[in-house]
Amino acid sequence: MQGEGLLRVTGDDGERMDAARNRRLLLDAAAEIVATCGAERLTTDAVARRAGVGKGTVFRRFGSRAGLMHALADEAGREFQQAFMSGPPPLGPGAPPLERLIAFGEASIARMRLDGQILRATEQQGGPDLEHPTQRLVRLHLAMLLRGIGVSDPEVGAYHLAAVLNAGLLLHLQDDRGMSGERLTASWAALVTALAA
Amino acid sequence: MQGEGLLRVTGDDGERMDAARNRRLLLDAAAEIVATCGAERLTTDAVARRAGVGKGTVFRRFGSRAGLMHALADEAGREFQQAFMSGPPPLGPGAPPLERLIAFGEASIARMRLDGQILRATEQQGGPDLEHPTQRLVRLHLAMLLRGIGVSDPEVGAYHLAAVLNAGLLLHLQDDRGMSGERLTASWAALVTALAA
DNA sequence: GGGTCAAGCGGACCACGGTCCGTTTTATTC
DNA sequence: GAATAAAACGGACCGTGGTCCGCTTGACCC
Repeated sequence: MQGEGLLRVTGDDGERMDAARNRRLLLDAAAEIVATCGAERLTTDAVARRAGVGKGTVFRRFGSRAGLMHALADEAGREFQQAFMSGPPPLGPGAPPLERLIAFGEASIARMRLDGQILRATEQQGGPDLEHPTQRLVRLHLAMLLRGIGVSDPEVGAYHLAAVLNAGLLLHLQDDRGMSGERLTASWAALVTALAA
Repeated sequence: MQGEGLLRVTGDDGERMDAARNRRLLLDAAAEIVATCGAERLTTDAVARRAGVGKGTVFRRFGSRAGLMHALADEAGREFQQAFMSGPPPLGPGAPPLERLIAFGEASIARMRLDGQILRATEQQGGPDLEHPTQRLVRLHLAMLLRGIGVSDPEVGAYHLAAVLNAGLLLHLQDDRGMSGERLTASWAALVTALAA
């Protein structure tokens, strides 16, 4: 039925079969390359070649190299996302806002070990996509917690905290400057605690 | 004299005459192009052509496009730098640390109007040069003020504050999200005031 | 002035991100 | 199954950042 005969809907979310297949092929190829050579060495040509598709397909599916990285990061971060939105406290709901903020920073910092490279790759070049859905979700969460501790402008505050937790900075401090995760976590805790007072 | 016959020193800072001349030509050409077309539209070819030198010279002098942008930003920011290091209070020395911190943020935000474009151009691509001399100087200053208000880890705190004041974020909030300078300034003031308490 | 040689120069060249457009696939309709 | 047209495909192509290397300049010494 559908009302109009011109509608072409097929895949789970309106994606044609070949399109969906190629998205998976590309994401898998990209993940392999990142695992093998590191995120910085990933080139769009290489991904396309490895996935066995044309280069144009990469850009059709993901818009840009950064878009591909974002998709990769979103897959890797889904678990984290669920943890802070509906997982157990103190990261998830149930704990007081300040504790959740501290836990959020701690988890973000710890997360860098695993997929910091990918996250950093999503940030650079053309400026971070501050309005990417995932980023917005993070800020929405932070803003809620900030509101919970009585900060006067939670929206801007969320941008501030997100900036403090950006992957480029965190990786730089840990890997290049040799700062321990504990030190960064402590500094973060001091920051948000001060905001709550 | 000089002790050794192999030393070739000429310009003010050990730069050969032609090299110094070309640096100026390139900086002037770059400034013109930024003023005409905007910082994003500046290409290394165009700068070289306009300056009447080869493209290789751009990279010999500045290392990369980002390096050229840094040099440009440093020229533009020299005034600001002197203002917070040795100018009149509350930005310069003489005022209490908290007031200086607030003034620093306010000045940084106001500065975006003028050379935010160039500053943003120095930040993107390959990740910000967090260890560029100018950045280090800013952080050194912030760390001193943070120490002055009793923050426990001023070094990391300075990285945090610098992240909050980065040009990409500030321009995004002002230009893309339509936030007023006053609002950003207020949020900054609340942040550093909280840290001081 | 003439010789010496590190420093500087220039532009051909390369790699990579991103675009374009003619061809192929796929879902749908009859 | 044949027809149809929207959607997707692929790879040649382009612009730009960055490198390389043979040639030139100019500071220093005599």
